[in-house]
Amino acid sequence: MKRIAESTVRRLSIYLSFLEDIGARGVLTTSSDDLAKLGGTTSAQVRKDLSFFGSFGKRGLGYSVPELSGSLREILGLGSQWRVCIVGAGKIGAALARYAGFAERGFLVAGVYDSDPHKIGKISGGVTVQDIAHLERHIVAGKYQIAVLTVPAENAQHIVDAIVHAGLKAILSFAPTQLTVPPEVTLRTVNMAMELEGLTFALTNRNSES
Amino acid sequence: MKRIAESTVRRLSIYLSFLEDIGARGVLTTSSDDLAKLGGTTSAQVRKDLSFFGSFGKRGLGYSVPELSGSLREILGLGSQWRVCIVGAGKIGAALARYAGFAERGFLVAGVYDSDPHKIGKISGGVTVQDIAHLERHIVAGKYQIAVLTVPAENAQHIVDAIVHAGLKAILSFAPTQLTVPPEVTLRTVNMAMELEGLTFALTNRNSES
DNA sequence: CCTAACTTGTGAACAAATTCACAAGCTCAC
DNA sequence: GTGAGCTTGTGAATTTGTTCACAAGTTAGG
Repeated sequence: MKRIAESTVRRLSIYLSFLEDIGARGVLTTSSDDLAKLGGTTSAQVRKDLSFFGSFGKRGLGYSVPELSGSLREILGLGSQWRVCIVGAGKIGAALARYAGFAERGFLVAGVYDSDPHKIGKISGGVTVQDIAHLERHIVAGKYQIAVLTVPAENAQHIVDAIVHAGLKAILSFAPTQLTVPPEVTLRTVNMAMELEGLTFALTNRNSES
Repeated sequence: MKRIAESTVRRLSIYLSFLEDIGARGVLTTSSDDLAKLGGTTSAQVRKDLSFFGSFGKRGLGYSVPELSGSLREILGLGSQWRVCIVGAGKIGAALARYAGFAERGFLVAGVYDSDPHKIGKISGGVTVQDIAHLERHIVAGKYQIAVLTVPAENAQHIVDAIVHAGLKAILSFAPTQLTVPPEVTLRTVNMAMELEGLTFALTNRNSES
């Protein structure tokens, strides 16, 4: 199997959320054109994206909504439940810990960690905040598959190193800094400053359209 | 001026944050190679990115950190202060309202809105939550340049339409749904489900490396 | 002033992603 | 069973983005 582009995976997520949406409304069949319109892409793109993983539709008919949903969930690895730890019990960490969207998608927030003695022992999102000193041990014990990082920029790389050293392979970071991980670890970074700068760039340079 | 790729703009943000970092440490000069190592890219990429906007370095010497910082800030539109409204005073909205990173980068959270009567009038991140019914009027009055959306998926498109109708041109959405805007409006979406699915995809398909 | 050691800026080569365009398969109506 | 009307799946063409490679500019030392 050849390497799949990140942009393709993002689109698969979009298709899936659309499918679950219309599936819940009782729609049984859809087409690449329907899927495209939603995602702001083209029907050819949809078909190409799916073709990397197999053949899911019926020519002349389209796709079965439940079948394609199931296939996409499998492709995206949503078949099993994933245990997530949240590292950093600040405002964003707390918001994430009780974010309902996690559970809906099969992600279980099984632990929250912080280094601040004032926060340790308190409850955040239904989970007791634990001392970050225990995190590495818990990861080694197989307690988590995914870490969500909501710590200040200064500590982020240091914590990432510890997490990676303990053997975790997937990290989602909200820390406003560039992090490095070895190639076998997958890191996604959500950087608010960067997103906003994308907007201000567009606002500032909008004049130069074709 | 030709169209600039989104990936280029993202990298410019990364370069800028690195420059401000080392600038604060008193470093006066840097090279495309230094900038590349941090961003996980190549020196050629850095030079190409910058070349879209002009010529900022000295051959044989590299780049002046303060000068390049300034140029990048200007390119990214960070010269002026931007007024931001946060729409949706839930957990994430509240976390964002008091997020220090905004102010540091020249973004002023000048208003928070919600439709829930229980939240209207309360203080969130130092700002009083206002009735969303007033939002459109405030936008028309020029009170904001950027909207940050932290509302449930169900209401998101409806609110976006209102915001766009009122004339706002830049929206950052945290709503877990796909939104559509006319081409003259810039929309960035941060979708946690999508980020996590990117991770589970990688975890599930990691075996197939070259 | 001249050479050695650097580093930028950029056309050209290359790679990756997207779009095109059409054959092939399916369904329905007659 | 045949033709009309759809829609998929996929090589080929095109567009977009990245990397290469090197000429040109800069500094420092003798």
